[in-house]
This record gives sequence, structure tokens and C-alpha cells, in this order.
Amino acid sequence: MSTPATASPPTDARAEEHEALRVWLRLLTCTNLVEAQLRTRLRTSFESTLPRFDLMAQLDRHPEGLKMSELSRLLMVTGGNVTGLTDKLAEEGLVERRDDPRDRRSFTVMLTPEGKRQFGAMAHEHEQWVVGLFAGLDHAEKRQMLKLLDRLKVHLSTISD
Amino acid sequence: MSTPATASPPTDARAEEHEALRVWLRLLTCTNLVEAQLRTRLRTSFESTLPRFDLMAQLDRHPEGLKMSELSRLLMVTGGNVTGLTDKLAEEGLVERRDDPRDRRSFTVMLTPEGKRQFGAMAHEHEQWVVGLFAGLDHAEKRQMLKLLDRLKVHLSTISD
DNA sequence: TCGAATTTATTCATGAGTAAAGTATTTTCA
DNA sequence: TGAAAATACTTTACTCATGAATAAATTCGA
Repeated sequence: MSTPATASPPTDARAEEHEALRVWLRLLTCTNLVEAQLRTRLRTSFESTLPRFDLMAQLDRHPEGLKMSELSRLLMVTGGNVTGLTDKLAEEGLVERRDDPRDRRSFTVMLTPEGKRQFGAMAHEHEQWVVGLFAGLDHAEKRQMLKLLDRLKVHLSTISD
Repeated sequence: MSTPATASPPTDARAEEHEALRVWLRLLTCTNLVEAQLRTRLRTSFESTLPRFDLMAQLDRHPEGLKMSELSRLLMVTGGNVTGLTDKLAEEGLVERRDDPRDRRSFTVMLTPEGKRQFGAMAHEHEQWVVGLFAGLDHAEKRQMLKLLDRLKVHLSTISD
């Protein structure tokens, strides 16, 4: 009610704060809803999970294979995590650890033929799911959203160092 | 380059798919970056975590207390998860389980005075952090983002049932 | 070339999430 | 009334993530 006598901010700082918070909560809600859908569908359709899908996606994109450290960096998760995921995928015969002749500390991980086949099927479905989940936005809106998210991402990158 | 001779879709379906996927990946990246920042700051500044903060935020918003099932619904996590979080917060004297005289199966969970005090301090800082993290968008852009996310959320709700 | 520092991957402890099964208490209704 | 269904929460077993500690191989500098 009482406008402070101090001249400084042109906009109501409290309202601004509230707005940032509202955007953040919506962002979080939408992400969680989409993720939940993808997780559920991946599980019911393929008996798989998002982390496994993401790991296989990276291997699919790099047919020459990747080192554990590279997977860790690309997936933005810790090495221990990659070890566990890779162990299970290897048990199931979907990926393969192949010795690196140049460096006995490391090896390259790659999809097996069966892994390739299975990932191909999942990726195709996955893309259709995402299209459906974002069908609430038309072409222009998706472009707008992309632009705004890009700006946000750039700003966030300046913060994270 | 080559426009298909088929008359039907006004836009290239393959490009559309790619666009939905791009929006989704940006959305995910931004959410993860913001979450990582908030997690880190909550831990270093308050020795706490996001799930704990979220649970306490719901209790702060509902001073009359909430049932476990209500917390589960509001936080969009399973009951077992809420049990674990509540157990720890109760051990630390930040929340309290109070018997419901009307239904001995359930009880209401509420913040203790110490919990209120501690949450108040965290919430204040948290809001400043969010404002800073979203400072890459100006007022109009935040409003635009909010509008787009609302549309998306509505669409997603029709899917989840 | 030897030893120190770095890199690569694994293991372990911990925290947070899920699904499914279990327990206890109410509610419903034939 | 009392057996079946529904509800509220916990427990258990599992997945996935982190960070710290470890082990092994490589690299680099003196």
C-alpha cells in the first residue's frame, strides 16, 4: 500500500520476485510432468528407464564408442553412476566394454548389434511421444519457447562458471 | 530442399518432430541447471536439500497441517518417500506428527516453531536465488515464458488424466 | 629414468526416488 | 452386524544420483 519514499527501483521489487518464482515453479512442473510421462512409457513399452535411454543415445550418436569419462561428461553425471549403468547394460548384452590398446586404464564402450536394434526402436517411439507431449504449443509458440529457453540457458551458464 | 509433391501437411513433419525434441531438451537443460544451483546453495548455506525444502514449503503454506497423503499429492512423489523425509525432519525437530482425533489411521504433519523459523530464513534466501537465476529474462520475457508454460501445462494435464 | 602428479575407472556410503506388498483402521452395505 | 472394500501409512527391495576414497596406468619434470 504505502509506496516507499526512496526513489530507486522503477518496478515493484516484490512483484518481480514473485514472478521469477512463478516462472521457476511452472518450469519445474512442466519438466516433471513430461519426465514422468517419458519414464512411464519407457518402462511399460520397453522395460527400460530414462538414464539407460540417455546413455544408449550417446553411444548411438558415437558409433566409434566412448570412454567412461566421456560418457560421464556428456551425460553430466558422475563416473560412479556411469559405471553402474554400464554394468547393467553390459549384463543384458546391450553394450560392450572393449579394451583400448593404447591405454590399459581405459576402454571404449559401444552398443552391441542387439543394443543398436533396441535403441532404434526406443528412439523412434520416444520422438513420437515428445511430439505428442508438446502438441499443446503450435509451431510459433515452440519457436518462441526455444528462444526464451536459450536466453535463460545463456544466462545460467554465466552463473555456473 | 525438395518440397514433397504430396499436398497434405503444410509443415514438414520431420522438422516439427525435431523442434519438439529441441524444446524438450532445452527445457530439461534449463531445469537441471537451476536445480543444480539451488541444491548446491541450499546445501552450503543451510545444510539442507531441495526435497526437504519443498516439503517444509508446503507445510509453511498450510499452517493447519497436512496429511501424509496430501503431502504426497502436493509434492508429486510417492508416499514412501514422504514417510522417509518426514521421519528425518521429525528427528531433527523441524516438523511434528500430530494424531488426528477423527481418524486413527492418519495424522497431520506441521512445522514446529523451530521448523517455521528455519524455513523462513531459507525461503527468503531461496527467493533471492531464483530472482538471480532468472535475471537473464526481462519482465516481458518472464510473462511470455509463463504464458507458454501454462499452455503446455494445460495440455500435459489432459494427457496425464 | 625415477618419482610425483594426473588420469581413468571402480567401490562404498548416503540420499532420494519408485513400485509393490503389508498392516491397521475406517467405511460400506447386504 | 459383520465381511468386504477402501483408505492411510509403512516397509522392503530396487534404481539412480552424488562425493569421497581407492587402485591402476600413464605422463611429465627434474
